[in-house]
Order: sequence, then structure tokens, then C-alpha cells
Amino acid sequence: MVSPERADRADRREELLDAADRVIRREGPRASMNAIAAEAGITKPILYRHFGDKNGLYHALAQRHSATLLTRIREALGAPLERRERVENVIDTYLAVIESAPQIYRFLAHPDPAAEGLTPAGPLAPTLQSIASELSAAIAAQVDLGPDREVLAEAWGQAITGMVLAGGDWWLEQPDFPRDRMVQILADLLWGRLAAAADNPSATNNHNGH
Amino acid sequence: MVSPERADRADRREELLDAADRVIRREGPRASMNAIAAEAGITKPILYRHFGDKNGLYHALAQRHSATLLTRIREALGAPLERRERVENVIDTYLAVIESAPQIYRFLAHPDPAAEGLTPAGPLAPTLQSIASELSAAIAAQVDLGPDREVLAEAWGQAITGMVLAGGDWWLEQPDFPRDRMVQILADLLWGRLAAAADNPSATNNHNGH
DNA sequence: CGCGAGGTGTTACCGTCGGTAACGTGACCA
DNA sequence: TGGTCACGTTACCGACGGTAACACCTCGCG
Repeated sequence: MVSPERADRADRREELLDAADRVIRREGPRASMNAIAAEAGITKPILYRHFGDKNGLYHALAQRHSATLLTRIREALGAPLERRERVENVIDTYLAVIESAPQIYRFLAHPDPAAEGLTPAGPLAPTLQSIASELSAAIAAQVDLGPDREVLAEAWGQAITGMVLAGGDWWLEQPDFPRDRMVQILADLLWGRLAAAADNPSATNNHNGH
Repeated sequence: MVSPERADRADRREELLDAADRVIRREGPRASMNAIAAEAGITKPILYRHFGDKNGLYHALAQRHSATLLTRIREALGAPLERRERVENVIDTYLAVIESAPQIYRFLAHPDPAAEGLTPAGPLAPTLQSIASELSAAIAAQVDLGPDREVLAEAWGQAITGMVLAGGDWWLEQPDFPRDRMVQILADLLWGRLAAAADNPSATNNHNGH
């Protein structure tokens, strides 16, 4: 074989994940097992020996990337800042990551739902579920929300994750849209700016209209 | 043929959509064209003659359901209420719909991304994109947001849609969780309750900690 | 040295899916 | 009667996820 020296199995696994990473970066989250195998210079059965099935590979690959993302989010969540700055920090961290590797991010956030099927743990991808949990825990620990603390924190964790997800998806497609501006927009939304703003004086459609 | 009288083509199309609807309700959004054809008592090529491809069928089916959803959302967005009540009304409308037919809703919100591929128009499903647009338009028309009005409205439309989507997904899986309570939780979030709440006095992890 | 064991790799296949080509069949109309 | 046209079929294609079966290479051990 051309491969010079063969490392042990764990290293080999990392090589395969590198190959999968390259293919997904190039072709998006719908890369086929054949394509990944070809990129690695081998054929399908080897992939299956290492990862069981496509979900196994995707799971391994997702863990790899989400580990760093989760770590950074966790840091941002625990940073000794005022709450507004902390929230901005978390959002900025997320947006920075998805900006730096959009294809990989798409793979993490919008995985091909084929074949995994039964995920009763909600339609958020596993990585985002982890983020949501982290967020819920941080809210419950840091904010005084009264007796409904736990439920509120959990629901809000999910909702905020979905909010930043959708906002980030949209932002990625806006050309020349500064990241810090998007952070402000999302933080402002969370800060109730929509609720606090005045009615539009020239409104034609609101309840003052007619 | 067993079919007694054959209606004209448009009616036939509705019959096929009914069949697809039944299959999706039973098997979820991943129903195969074969299964749908079988449910309708015919074979695949007829489906393809009517709908072009799988996306055509899905699109037709989505329009059918999203039409009513969009109408109701639009009504709620234009209702002559105070803003908070209007927002609650919109969220409640959405949650009521997804509660009444979860499988259909999942089909609308989380379609099988196979084969449609190139949707550079964002990862929100088409139906949700419509909702987001509607929402953005309503915000831009009704709320005084200063010079950044349009950008804010568009970004918030996406973000709020994602927020309610993720929140709704989570809520669907909580047993015995009253809908109006979830509406309040989401509206409170939009109203900045997270931002306004006090720090948790017994916090171990916040910036007062050490 | 011979020889089995086990890991690495292959080819060739299966079932399913979305999608299509080619053909049959009936009603309707000049 | 013969032609046309829509409705329906069977049979197929290529791509996919996944697997069985076999080849090779190397290493430890008598």
C-alpha cells in the first residue's frame, strides 16, 4: 500500500474522520458513504467496520466538532460578565463558529435525518440539544426565576437555541452583514426590545388603524 | 375499475393528496412514493404524472395545510389587540395547530431534506419561511423600530419563528403541559423576562461567585 | 522454516428508494 | 371503423445504505 506507516486503530479512525470532514466540507451534509470512503482512499466496508453505520460515523464526527463548540459555549456561559454581555458573548461564540465553517455547521445543525429515525429526544440535532441543555442549566443556576425556575429554564433553553439557530441560518446568507451587529439584534430581541418599542405611528394594519 | 365515477383531474389530484396525507399521518414525513401510491390504489408513475417529483407532491401537500395555518397566523397578526395579547394569540395559534396534528406538522416543519437539495433560501422549511415572512412584514408595519426597521424586522421574523418552532417541538414532547402555559413562557421570553430577572442569590457559577 | 490467526482490504452483491421508458387498454369521436 | 388521448400498468435504471464472502499480508509460535 502507498500509506507509509500504519498507525494503530485509533489513529486510523481519526484519519477516516478527517476524510469524512473534507468530503462534508466540500459536498455538504449529504455526502455518501461511497464518497467518504473514496476520499479516504478505501472502500465502504472499512468505514462500516470502524463506525457501524452511517449514524455511527456522523455521531463520531459530530462529537469531534461539537466538543470544541460546547466547550467554548460553556466558557462563555460561565464568564464573569454582566448578563447582557454574557449573552452577547454566547451568541457571538456561536455565530463565529458557524461562520468559520458553514458546511460543517450545517452538518451539525441540520443532519440528514435519513435512517436515524426514532429520535424522540426532540427535533433539534444532538449537538444543538447539548447546547440547549447547557443553556438551560446556566439559566437555572444564574437567574432567579421563582418557583417555575426549572420549567422556564428548560423551555427557554430550547427556545433560545432555536432562535439563535434560525437567526444564524438567516444571517449566514446575508452578504456583508457584520457579526457583531447580528449579535446585537438577537440580544435586543431577548431583551424585549420588540415588546418595548412604540407602535408604528404610520401603521395601517395595527389596532389603532381604523 | 372499482372506482365508481371518475371526477375530473383536479378532483383526482385531491384524492391523491388525501392518500398521501393518510400515509404521512400514519408513517411520518418519510413515507415513500410507493407507499403513497399503494394507499391511493395505484402505482408510482401516476403520482409522478400528477406531481412531477416527490418535491412536487410534498409541495402540493404542504401548501394545502400551510394555507390554513398561514391564514390563521395572518389573522392573529392583524387582530385588533394590544401587542402582548396579539403575540400570545399568534403563538397560541401555532401551538394549537401543531398540537392537533403532530405528524402533519412535523412533515411541514421538518421535511425530508432528501433530493430537494439546493434550497439556498435558508434551512427553515418553506412553510416556516412563509410564516417568518409574514411575521417580518407585520413587525415592520406595526412596530416603530427606527432606521434599522427593515433589517430588524426580517432578522426577528426568522429568529422568532425559530424560537417558537424549537419551543413547540419541545413542548409537544412534554406530557400534560397546558398550552396556554407554554404560550406565556414564550411570550415572557420575548418580553425580556430573562433579561429583567434578578441574579440568582444562591448562584455558584455567576460572576459574583468568587 | 512452516503454519494458523487476525486484522486490512477488496469485489460483488442485496433491498429500497426516487424516477422513467415502454407498453397495454379503454372511452370517445370523426 | 379507425384514430387519438388519457389512465394505468410492468419493468427497468442509477444511487444509496449496508453486508457477505473472499484475498492478502504480517505476525507469533511450534
